[in-house]
Amino acid sequence: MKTAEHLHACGVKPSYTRMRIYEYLHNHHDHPTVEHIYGALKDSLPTLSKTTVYNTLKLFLEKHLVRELIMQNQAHYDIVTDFHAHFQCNNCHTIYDIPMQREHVVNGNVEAHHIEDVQLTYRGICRSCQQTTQVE
Amino acid sequence: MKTAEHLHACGVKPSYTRMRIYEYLHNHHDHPTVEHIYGALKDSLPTLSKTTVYNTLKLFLEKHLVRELIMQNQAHYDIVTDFHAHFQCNNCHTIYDIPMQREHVVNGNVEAHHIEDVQLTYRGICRSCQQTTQVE
DNA sequence: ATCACCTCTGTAATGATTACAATTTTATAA
DNA sequence: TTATAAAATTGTAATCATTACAGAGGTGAT
Repeated sequence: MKTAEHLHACGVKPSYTRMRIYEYLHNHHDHPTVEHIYGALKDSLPTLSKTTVYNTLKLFLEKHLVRELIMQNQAHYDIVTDFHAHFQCNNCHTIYDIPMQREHVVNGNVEAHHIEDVQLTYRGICRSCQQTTQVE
Repeated sequence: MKTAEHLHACGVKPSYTRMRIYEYLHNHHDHPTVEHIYGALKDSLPTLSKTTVYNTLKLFLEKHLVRELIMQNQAHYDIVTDFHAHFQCNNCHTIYDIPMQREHVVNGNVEAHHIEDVQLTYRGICRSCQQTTQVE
């Protein structure tokens, strides 16, 4: 589906800026931060303001177009796809997607409450860093 | 076990300040923040500095005496007990402990990496707020 | 007593995020 | 088209949790 149509279908007016931000997220699944997105787009959108990136992501979040993932005091964003967990390496800070079914982590113990979001994150040393780096 | 002995056993020299902070955590399992701990102790420890609370919690964290739980850009602390998940209400911001076995959320998909910490958090509207509050 | 080391303190800096008011753009109506 | 209202975008300033840092205070060993 075209970006404009998809935004429209989710209740977001598809301005040029919003489409560019959405498309950046669509093409980059490495959990970018506001800084990443702003840095990547500011050359081709010279008037872009960081506040606009914040505002747009907040809007996308409300409309459930993106998912927010807060790791070490910084928000990372990902377009909404299947539920999955995340592993972040304490050494290289890469965030890996980890397959996980939502049903698997939502059980009777929590269903007394109304769940709007589930976040499962692991931290540690990733496979790659274990093999190539000495971490003391 | 006495606080002093326990800190010592974990490699932390049991100064008076450290014991008081540890005991506060031991007696308050409502996931306090630095602000909470500082606010609660400053009357009986008039020279206490907020930096000391930060430093002490960082030390406790390294020695695995406490667990850090970052929710909406603020760190919350809990003395280490059994593994469990957390639910935070978007309305009243209370954090509930949710029973959950660690083995249940650590499976083959993530074990390629070396895991140091696992965090499973739910957000939504808690049972109490659903019954007593209209949330639009 | 001296010295080194650890603990604690207070202020200043950092850095992500939000508030806000102004400006620009877009949509709507006359 | 022009006027006007509404929405989107912008830049600056404020906020707030956390960290850096340098100095003060305490403790223990020799």
